[in-house]
Amino acid sequence: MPRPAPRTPAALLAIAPVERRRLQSRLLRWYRRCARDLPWRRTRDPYQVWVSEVMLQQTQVRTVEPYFQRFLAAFPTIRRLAAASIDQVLLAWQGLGYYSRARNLHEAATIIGRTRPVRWPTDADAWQALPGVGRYTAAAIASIAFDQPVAALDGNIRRVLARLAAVREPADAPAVQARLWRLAQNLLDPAAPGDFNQALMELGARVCTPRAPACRTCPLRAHCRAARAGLQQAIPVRRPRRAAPQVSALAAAIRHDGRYLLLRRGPRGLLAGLWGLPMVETPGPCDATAAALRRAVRPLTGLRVRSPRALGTVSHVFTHRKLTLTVFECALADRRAALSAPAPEAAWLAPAEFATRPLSELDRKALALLGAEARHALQQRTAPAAAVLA
DNA sequence: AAGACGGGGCA
DNA sequence: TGCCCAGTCTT
Repeated sequence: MPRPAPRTPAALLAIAPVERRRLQSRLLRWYRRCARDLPWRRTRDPYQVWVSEVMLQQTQVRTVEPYFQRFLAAFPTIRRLAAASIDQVLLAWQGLGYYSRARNLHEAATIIGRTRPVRWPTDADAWQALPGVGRYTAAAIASIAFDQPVAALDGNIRRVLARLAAVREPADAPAVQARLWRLAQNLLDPAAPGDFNQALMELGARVCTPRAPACRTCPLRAHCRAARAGLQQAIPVRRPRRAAPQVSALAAAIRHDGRYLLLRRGPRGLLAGLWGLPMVETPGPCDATAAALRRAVRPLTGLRVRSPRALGTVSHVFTHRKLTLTVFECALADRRAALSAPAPEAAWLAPAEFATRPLSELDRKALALLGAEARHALQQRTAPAAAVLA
């Protein structure tokens, strides 16, 4: 039985120096003519580039723009960020998702900000040593802010390169990714690494889009194997992913003297570090009952409650689960009972004070069921500065 | 190698 | 609905 010959990891895309220069030149010319005017492209300040790159992780440009502006207004320098409390940072991040990004950004700010004057990392390896900075972000910052000749590979560039080389295997498989990183480095224009990386991303976002790529207007169409073969719609191939399971939970809005108990979630896991109602997962939607709520509250808070009343349910979709949350309002049974929450922090807040804490979208939906006053307070994006943090 | 980790935009 | 987005970290 003849064994299949071991496949040498041939270059993904053989490209002669002459053709590479043509590609670089066409791409950069297109980029300098057509690039969108984005706030973080008006500067090469490492702080702003860094903040933008972290915000842009798995998050679309349109979503990031207003957050970027507000974040820079609240924390104009790395020192101001380092000096801020985690709640101030999370408040500025609230609604953006992937909150570990905010915690890592804050932690890295305290690391870099320790030196005086601030000594910024310059090469990609030094950047990647910081929390929340992976291979992509390190390369993006080092190339954009410090002209380091290092290629970046993100979702956009992965799609562009997979089409350029007509990669027929799943592009998100680790082995294929490794080859795409090499291809990216091979194509990079070392004379303009920041613009080159951004140009590939811009091309992926504007022309080489996931569906219906605009090959007619693509500056790289002459170099694209997928377009030549008519495969641009079929590439990249993705591995199927598991559907998010449906889960149920219940939340307790425990009222006392017109205030409600909010807890800060623990340092790890879903929505870590954010504030919200005491909440617990239930086996099924039918288990979200008043009796179950009474049983659940004690281990959550150390309190005993009475007269639970269902206020309604809210639905929320996470990446990996679809949640149906039933919210109960209830009263404190023993007003002298001591709060012994396993949560690190707890606070009794009037609805008007809800906006003083960083909340997830899930908790904002849940708290909105408490009434018009709560809904009004939650419309404020952030609390008045004076109200934030005692 | 696979999963956890948010939220919004779009066909 | 399902897929995608300027990914990173943990197991």
